[in-house]
Amino acid sequence: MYQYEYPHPAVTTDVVIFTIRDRQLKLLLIKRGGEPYKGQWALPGGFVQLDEDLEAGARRELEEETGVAGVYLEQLYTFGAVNRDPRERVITVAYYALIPSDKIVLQAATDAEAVGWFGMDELPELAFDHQKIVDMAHERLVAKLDYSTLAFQFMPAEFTLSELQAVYEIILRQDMDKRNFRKWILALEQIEETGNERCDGPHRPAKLYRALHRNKVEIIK
Amino acid sequence: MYQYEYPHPAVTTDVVIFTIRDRQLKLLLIKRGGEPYKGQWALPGGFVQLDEDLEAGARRELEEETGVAGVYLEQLYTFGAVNRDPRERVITVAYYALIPSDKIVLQAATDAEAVGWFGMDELPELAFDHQKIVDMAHERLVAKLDYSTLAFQFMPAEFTLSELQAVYEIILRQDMDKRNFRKWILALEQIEETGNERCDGPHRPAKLYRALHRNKVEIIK
DNA sequence: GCAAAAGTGTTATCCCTACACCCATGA
DNA sequence: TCATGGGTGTAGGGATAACACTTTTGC
Repeated sequence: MYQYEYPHPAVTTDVVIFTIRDRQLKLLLIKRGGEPYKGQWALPGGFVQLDEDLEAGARRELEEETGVAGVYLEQLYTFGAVNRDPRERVITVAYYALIPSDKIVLQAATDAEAVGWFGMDELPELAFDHQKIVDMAHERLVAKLDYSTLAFQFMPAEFTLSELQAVYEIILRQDMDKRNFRKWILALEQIEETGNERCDGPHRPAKLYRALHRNKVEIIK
Repeated sequence: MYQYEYPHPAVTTDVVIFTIRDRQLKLLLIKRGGEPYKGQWALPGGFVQLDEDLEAGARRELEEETGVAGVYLEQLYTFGAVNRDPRERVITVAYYALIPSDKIVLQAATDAEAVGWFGMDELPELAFDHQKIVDMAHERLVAKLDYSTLAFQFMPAEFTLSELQAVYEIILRQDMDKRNFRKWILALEQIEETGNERCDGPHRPAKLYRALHRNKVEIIK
């Protein structure tokens, strides 16, 4: 038992984990094993340890569910409506994470819960206020494509310009002109040719590129 | 005494309260009356009540210190480093608020603490990690001027274009061309003439304008 | 040789920037 | 009448958007 002179809320971190697969923006959900909302899908998350920074907690959840470390993680917003959890006052600090498509492992569920990737268009009903959190994360993602190199975080170490363009098209839900896209993305001076090529099928091989600053999201004008 | 099965952190809200006075961007600080950091300047803030939404808590702090209600308030970021408070684990949800210049009241200090407005260039040393919070709030403010109508929140109900331009110049710390500014701000279609004029001194009277959507910050492109 | 994706330039349009003088008023 | 801030237009340059054909490969 832990005692305090004044009442304290519980604090959790929840993580919206995005990736791109099958030409769709997908996110990872877990099926709740206990009450409340038992059996419903929800964002991965858990209580903040008192000896653990907020981001460290979010990263721990992320790694437990996906098995990947070192990916992009950013604080989104803190949700603290009085009745968002029926048990007690729970304030959640929400994060979102981007996973490169080649790092997805079909993870054995950690806590005997089911785990699944869902397309943004086929989300099930979510527990708590998690739909609101997902909506805000999606908005942020779309907005940040415009003025940062965030999209690179979905890419593997080497990628083609067509693959990169596809990421933009999938997230923004609109086709782009190939020539203008290439001119624009190269003018940013944020990627360089690796010198390698990739042969995919019955067509000309594509040059491979890498991000100049793999672990940093740059603000672009 | 309040008892929990698991340890809970304390949660506070802190508010960075901006206004513009004397051609300077200023913010409100209070002098701490108790330990820790007794006698040092800090952001207004306090513990979250369990029956009060986060924003409501921030707004309560804001109103207690400034006496103004209904002003712009936005969540900034949540700071939760393990040792940011020497007493116990304290997570703070930081907000920032913008006060129109005509609403500032020289407030009698609520809790026998001193209260003061400080220019961004003459801030004293701040308690806790409050300097970091102020820096982030300032960055957000500068960034949002570019792509939203946030600056209108500093304006009284009626204002001249020169006054509005001054707000941009003060926050962005750069002079702007008068004709280009007027063309740009009018093209946004976010303000309209009130029909009134103001005579200030020995010169032509200035037309007064009002924001079309006083209580909403629009995203502009 | 054919299907399929990779790669590549030019032109028109719009937006942003730079820039200087007259106007209305109070003293 | 003079000092002070209010108010107004145009032209050039840079960025954006539209648009079609050739190249390389696997089968």
